[in-house]
Amino acid sequence: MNYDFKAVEKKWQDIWEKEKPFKAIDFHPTKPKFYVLYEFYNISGNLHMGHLKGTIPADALARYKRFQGYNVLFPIGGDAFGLPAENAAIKKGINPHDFVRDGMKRVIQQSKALGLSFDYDRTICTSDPQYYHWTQWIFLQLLKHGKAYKKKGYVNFCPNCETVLSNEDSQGGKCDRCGGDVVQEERWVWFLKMKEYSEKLLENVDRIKMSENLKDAQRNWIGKSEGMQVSFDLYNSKDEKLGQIEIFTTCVETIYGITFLVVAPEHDLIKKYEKDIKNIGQVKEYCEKTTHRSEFERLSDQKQKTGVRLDGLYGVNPVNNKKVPLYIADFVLGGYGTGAVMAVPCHDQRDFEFAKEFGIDMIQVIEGDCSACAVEKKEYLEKNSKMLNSAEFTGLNVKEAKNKIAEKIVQMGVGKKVVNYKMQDWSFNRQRYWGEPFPVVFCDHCGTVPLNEKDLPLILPETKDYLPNANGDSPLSKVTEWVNCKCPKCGRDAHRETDTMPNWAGSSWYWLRYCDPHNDKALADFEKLKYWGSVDVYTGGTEHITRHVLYAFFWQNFLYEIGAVPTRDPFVRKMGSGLILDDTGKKMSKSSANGVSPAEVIEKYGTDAARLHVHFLGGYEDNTPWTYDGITGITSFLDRVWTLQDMVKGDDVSEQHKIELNKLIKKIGEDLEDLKLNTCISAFMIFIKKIREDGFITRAELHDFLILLNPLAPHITSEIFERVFASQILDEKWPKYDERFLMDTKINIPVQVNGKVRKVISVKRDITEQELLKEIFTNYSEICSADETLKKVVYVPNKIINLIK
RNA sequence: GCGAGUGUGGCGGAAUGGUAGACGCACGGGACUUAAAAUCCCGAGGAUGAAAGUCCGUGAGGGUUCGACUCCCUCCACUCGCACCA
Repeated sequence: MNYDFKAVEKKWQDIWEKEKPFKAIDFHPTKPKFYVLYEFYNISGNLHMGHLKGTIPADALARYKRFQGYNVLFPIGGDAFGLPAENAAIKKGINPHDFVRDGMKRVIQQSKALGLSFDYDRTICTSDPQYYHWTQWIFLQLLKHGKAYKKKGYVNFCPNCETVLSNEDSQGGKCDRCGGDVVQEERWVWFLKMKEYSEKLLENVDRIKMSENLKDAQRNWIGKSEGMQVSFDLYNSKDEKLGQIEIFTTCVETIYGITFLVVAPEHDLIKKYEKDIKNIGQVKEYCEKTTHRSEFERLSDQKQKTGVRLDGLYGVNPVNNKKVPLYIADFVLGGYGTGAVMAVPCHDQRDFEFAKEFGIDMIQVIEGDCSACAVEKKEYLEKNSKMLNSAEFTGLNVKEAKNKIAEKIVQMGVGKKVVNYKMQDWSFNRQRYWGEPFPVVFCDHCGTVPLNEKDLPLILPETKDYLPNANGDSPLSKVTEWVNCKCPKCGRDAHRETDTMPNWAGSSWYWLRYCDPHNDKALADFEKLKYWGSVDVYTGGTEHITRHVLYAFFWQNFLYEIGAVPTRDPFVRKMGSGLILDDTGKKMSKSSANGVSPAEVIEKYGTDAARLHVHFLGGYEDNTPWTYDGITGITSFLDRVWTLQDMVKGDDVSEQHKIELNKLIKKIGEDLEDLKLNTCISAFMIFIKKIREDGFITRAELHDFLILLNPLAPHITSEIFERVFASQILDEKWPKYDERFLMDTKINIPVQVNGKVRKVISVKRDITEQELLKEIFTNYSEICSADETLKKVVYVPNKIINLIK
């Protein structure tokens, strides 16, 4: 009888729907917990093949862990607030509420069609009021604990999406959503004090189990750098001392080579000493121009340094009292360090280029050839070159001088050691409709007033107008009956914040909500959070590693510190999946024109075949180009699995298959732990080949085989199991292997001469070196005979023997 | 520029110091069939040879080792992340 995948898959999906065998049980009395998480769906389209890359391994792991006796939490939900959903809704001319409701329904239905064993009763959606109630609650806590503040400043702005963006959302100067150029605009921005958490985030990175390249990406983004902050006295042209200017440097050893100072165009010194700057008009014009340049323009003329001298101001180098001129230039970033640098043209390439452009002096203070370009720290530290022109430090090696100069600066009281981070505070508001409203009001008498917790959730009002107004204010500003309200503190007239939270808000805590998704008293019950603990394995793409995952670390740390959650670590292990590429080599996504739909593959070949094929194409972490090529190998494998039920002969594990079965149990268990589904599949194929050679399989062998294969191909295995054993496969336990039966009593040993294989001979297992040599000398004397003298013999028991002649 | 990774047959890919190319696709041959499809069996890195075999072979070159796709050094190519971060 042929395998009718459509009927069988439908049958089991209906059974799972009805009987809910994958429900996670809070506080299970006997089973230990295991929490498997897949990065929830972004509700902006249908599922595509790329989703199978992360979901199927997670599903296989969840099913495997259930067989092992764990109480598994494997939930799913929708990330539905934010630009992706809003833009998709606008494009289709649908109300975002309806778009998200339908989108959720669709992805859940598609998940079920993939046989994903989620606990669907825990499904959440970030744009549901019952959910964003607690996103707003977390914001209130951040505000109360001084971790959220509103400030006017220059921030990333996407003119196309008409909204402020975080640094994380404008990597490379491009808008994460539309790909357009990001410009700097002065705006009122809600910031979350993420920078304060840099060190704690680095600790999260150290603790999490994750591949090193992903950890490096995160560490790089946080960008810790140790250096010194040095204070320069600031004078005007009449030699009146105005104050100090602080600079940050990691190369304090070059301090005697300073010939000018540079501050960022945003630096507050410009406003503060406006009257002392003689060319203030020119300076203001430059500031105006540079802040509105897109990141792209700034980058495109990296070689061509621009800037303006601050006429009438100069700084004094504290180590030698030398007067140095001041410049503003946009190569200095306002948001990093102190927004001011000391410039040493001989030993910093940017300073070198700037000095050339503006005809500024250069003083070489470390050996090397500075005629064509700067001799930078990488080079001089590597060589440990000698110091020049540096007063009492001249002649010392640079490494020694670095420490001594630092000591001197500290002693003089003009500087200190500091640590800087590239990561900035998180800009947290968007001028868009589709997001969580901020639970705050502005009152002329009381200022910024948080809503009372009992008044949450603050519901996002309905509107038909999703576009910002002429001032660039959020569309909510037009919903006047919602904007105007009473101050919760004094009762006078007040108005609401009309910006909304970014799409990353809801995803920054969602794994916690799955522990207790229907709770209306807290984000989740503390005891339940304690029971389910950190996510044991978190699968999903790597594209969110410097955004979502860092935000997750940040919020979890904060919630831990206020006592809302029991642990600092949201995830024990994160496994970044590769991408499915379309036939142009690009990431397959809902937006790619030639994206293949899982529904299409399921229709033609079945769910089990789709699940196996995607993962037979390549490793979990690898990017794999999608192709139908080779899927017949998978379908014929499944057909062979189906025919196993006609080959059953005997009950217990047979002598012929004992080794193969034990090896298979070991291999599948190990590979599932690491989500190496491709090698699992080939192991199954090898096993089937052996069975077919021998022409039979025993009941015990089939029993174990079906359980092993079930995590990957749940439908066909459930059906065969029921037919052959008249019981349910989900009631079974994961088979155990016996170390003694992993190797045959007869084994093949390659015999090498001088490192080259000459012969593979069959001998008994655990043969000693003497016995093996005797065997070779007597039966394989053409390789080596007893009267030859051997320089050396290397024997690795049961593996290989190498004879050195 | 900085950081990380990858490079293996016609193709997707196995092998993390011990028989390189598992497993699969495509390909060739055979069986079954009136025929085709499906299915089943066999073959297959390259060179050479009738064959046994021998030599070469994991981007290039060098090194460590009895033994290297695997470890180390230099270089080349590609991919990813960050990027005027002081």
